[in-house]
Amino acid sequence: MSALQPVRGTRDLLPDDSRRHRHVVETARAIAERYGYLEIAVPILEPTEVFKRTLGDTSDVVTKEMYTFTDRGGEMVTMRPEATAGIARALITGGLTQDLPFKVFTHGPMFRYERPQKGRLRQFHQIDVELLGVPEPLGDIEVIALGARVLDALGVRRATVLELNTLGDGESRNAYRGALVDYLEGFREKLSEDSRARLERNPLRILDSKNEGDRAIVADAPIFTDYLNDASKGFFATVREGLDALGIAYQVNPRLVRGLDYYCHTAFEFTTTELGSQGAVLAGGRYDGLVETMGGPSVPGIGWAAGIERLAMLMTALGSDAPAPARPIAIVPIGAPAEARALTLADELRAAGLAVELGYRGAAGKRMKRANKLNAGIAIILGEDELARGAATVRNLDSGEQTEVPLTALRDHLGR
RNA sequence: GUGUCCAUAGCUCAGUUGGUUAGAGCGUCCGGUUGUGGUCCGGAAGGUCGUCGGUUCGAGCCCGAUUGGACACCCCA
Repeated sequence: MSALQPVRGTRDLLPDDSRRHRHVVETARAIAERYGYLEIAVPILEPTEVFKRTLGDTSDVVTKEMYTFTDRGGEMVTMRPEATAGIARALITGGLTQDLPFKVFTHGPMFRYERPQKGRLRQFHQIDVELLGVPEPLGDIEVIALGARVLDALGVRRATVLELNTLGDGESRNAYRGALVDYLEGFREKLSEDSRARLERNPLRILDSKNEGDRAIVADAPIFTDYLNDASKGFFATVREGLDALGIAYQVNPRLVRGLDYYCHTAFEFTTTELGSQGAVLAGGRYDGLVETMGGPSVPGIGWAAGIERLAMLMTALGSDAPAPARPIAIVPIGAPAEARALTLADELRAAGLAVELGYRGAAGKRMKRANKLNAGIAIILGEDELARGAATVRNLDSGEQTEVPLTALRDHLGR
């Protein structure tokens, strides 16, 4: 217990946890495929530059949360803290910019060196959807709708609110940033320490500070909407109309900003109050400048990521669970000859697609206990008597009823 | 990185003002039932009290450090 502990902020996914994770992934993948997003996988390890260039030198993720090290060949590599940058890199290295749009679904572990707390781990898992090569707002609508449908399918959408905002295009954003900084500079001494630091690095983040003093100052700050140019306003209006048409409810939250530098236009977040302070369940936005920042051609993109642990927690909080595994059939041989036959019988039934448990040891009573504990629905009792008749006793473990069935008919009998 | 709380059997927890062989329930294993489970009954195994150091005649109980956990800040999925 003391000698070997898991690395801080990491967790074993034992069968019950794995089942829930798999359910989330499979549900998301199935829906994504209906929208034409095919599954891909990209490496967990990427050159550090991939994240540095794209997430921004000032973001917290890059400055203090990455697992970065020099490998044995002297290469600076990083364990991915998020999925988008790696996918953009794959798009460029694979020459896939010739075949747009690029619509993908992926999932897997992400790594961030943070202080663990509820809904936050150092190794956590995400499902992720990206749409590259579509500058039209229809792309934003599709991607958000896809996210909403995944939450619907998992039964958690009712516990979330879709918050929506626009960060405008680069021109709008720069204009607003300038106005905001000018305003906040006047209150520099009254801002919280954290926010004074943000003033230099990422002033937009001050907008959603939780500090009360900051909130009072921010209340009278310039509004983003006033600085949006017509193109940005039109883009946002189209996105909202699309969501309205699909009946996907949202709340415009002008203070919703993104932590990562590459976002523009649409920013959205499905949030919940069920998970303590880590309320973001599925979040994303548009990142038109990302691929170019990485040295590729100008390819617009939009996507989202959702935390699998958070989704699973939310499901649990709402009292729903992933489907239970299939109940196995237990084979209970009695005596050595029967045990030998049971081995081949198990093999035949498994080949026919049935889940079969063949105990490793013990008398009939022991094996029955074991069958019960495994939640078997049926026990096939194979004793010398039955064997002599070329049959087996099939016992329904719920009702206790049992009948003798010829071995040759067993498969069909169980397949009913 | 900051703050608060916490750390005793596989799990959930007791453990009195520091004082002889650290307890319970659940679970596990064995037996009652050598061809039949779920209930029930009997029994057993399993902790030296996260780790290291200190105070003391004596520490699971006090002090320090450290590791880990929980929650919040921060950040974010």
